Amino acid sequence: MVRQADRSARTARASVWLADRTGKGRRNDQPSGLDRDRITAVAVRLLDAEGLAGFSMRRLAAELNVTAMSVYWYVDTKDDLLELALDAVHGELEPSAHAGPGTPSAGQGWRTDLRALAVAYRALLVRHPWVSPLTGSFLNIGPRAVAFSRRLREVMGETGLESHARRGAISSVFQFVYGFGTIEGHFIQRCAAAGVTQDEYFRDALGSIGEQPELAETFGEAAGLLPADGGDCVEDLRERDFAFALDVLIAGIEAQGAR
Amino acid sequence: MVRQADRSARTARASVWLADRTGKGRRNDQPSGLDRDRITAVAVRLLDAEGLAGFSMRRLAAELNVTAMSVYWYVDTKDDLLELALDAVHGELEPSAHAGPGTPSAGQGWRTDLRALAVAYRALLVRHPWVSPLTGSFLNIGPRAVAFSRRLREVMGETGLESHARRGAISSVFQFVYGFGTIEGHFIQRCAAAGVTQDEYFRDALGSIGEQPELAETFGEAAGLLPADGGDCVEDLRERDFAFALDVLIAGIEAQGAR
DNA sequence: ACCTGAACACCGTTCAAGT
DNA sequence: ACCTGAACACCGTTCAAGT
Repeated sequence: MVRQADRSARTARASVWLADRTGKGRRNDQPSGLDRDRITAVAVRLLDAEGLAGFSMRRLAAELNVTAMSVYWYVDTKDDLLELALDAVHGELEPSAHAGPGTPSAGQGWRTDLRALAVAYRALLVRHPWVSPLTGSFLNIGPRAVAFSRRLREVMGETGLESHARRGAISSVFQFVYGFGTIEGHFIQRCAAAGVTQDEYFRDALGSIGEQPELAETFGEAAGLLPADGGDCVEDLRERDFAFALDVLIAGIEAQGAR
Repeated sequence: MVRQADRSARTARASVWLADRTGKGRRNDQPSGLDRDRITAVAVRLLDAEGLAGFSMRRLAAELNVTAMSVYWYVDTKDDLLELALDAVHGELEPSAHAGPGTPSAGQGWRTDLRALAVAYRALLVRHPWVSPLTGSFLNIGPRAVAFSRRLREVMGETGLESHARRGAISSVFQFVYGFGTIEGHFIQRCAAAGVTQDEYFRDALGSIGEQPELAETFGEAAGLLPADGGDCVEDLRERDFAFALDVLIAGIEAQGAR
């Protein structure tokens, strides 16, 4: 008996993408309506709604109106399914996913393109806060993630930097966006869970620790959120921080000899 | 009866640090030798050894030669304990923690100091890979984390940039280091778990996906690890990427008007 | 080929009870 | 004040069995 998701392909396999290349994406003609794509799509919806900690194979099965173990016909482990979900949302980074008609995705010079990619990746991390921990713990070599990194490499090719410098430049920009989007996405999630606005949450947290003076002094600055000059709301400040940081990065890349 | 870890202080409390400020750090005179500090220290050791996924209150209690529920006298929840562990390892960022005698930690200009802080933070993330997901999901306002961010702010003050620009500069550097250290720490962890060197793991992964040409072409570059010019090992390449990215960031900060 | 039910070895946490 | 044991409501996953 050959299981559709065959776990004997490699021992200690590093990723779903390195195994069972046969017949897993077939048409959905099962009585239950089960399917790798459908399972993945529902998993994404559940992850968005409940978060990574709230996601379980049993909850997922219930959502699919199926027994917990049915899912295991299509995926070997929970981790494999998470990898599938992780790559699936990277499809949102494809140019066609968000650009309107007549919006060229390239050809305006690397600065514009790089900004666009950074903005899109940040949005992905904020839309799906569970993406960040999974990116940190899987290899993330699914087809859609790979397509994104190829586009990124193409854009950076326009700087004229040699390959070594290009790798460093890519790293500086995208590790930054990853870090930024991670913290931002989680903060937003926390506020939503507590049922308050970001400003309320922030003010509340600041107020609570006001008794410890040195904490109050540093806390906001540490998270990059302290409204030092009043007026602005948390979102505005964060927007300015992000824009400024991108300016820093682009100026830095120029200083390394980009044309 | 007032529990030592009193959970009634606030509902939906955002952090351990915003509650039970009374008598929790007392001397260890319990028969079992239990203690918040000792619990935290053993938790850190267990997290280092088994990873975040392998850590459980029951495993921890066993390590402490105590029943699972004893720990709950000292901490409210597993999350609270994780916050304590998270802040504890931030103590390794203190100047005294790693600098030898006669090694001034400041006063050589912000470029040198900023590099030192980035290097130390990266090392922390690599030494304790569980720090990254926790930083992403907690507020991280413990005293040691706060002390670190104050030092960072002080160093950036030397650039002469106004406060808004300073915030963006801090963000660009430390979100980058966070992203970089996260991926690096996890990759190292994976290799160790598989019992192979980083180069072996990398070569194996590349070989496995060689059948899918476009994957093989992009994969390494995406993770920032592909040895494009032979010769170098994975560690060397990563070291160069990190150094280059820091150069980019510092040049970018200078371009924004830092003195 | 696909799906189920019972079972195993775990979790975090509550609660009443011991000393 | 501190610690325990039993219990509750969960997990991921295996395995033998159904159709």
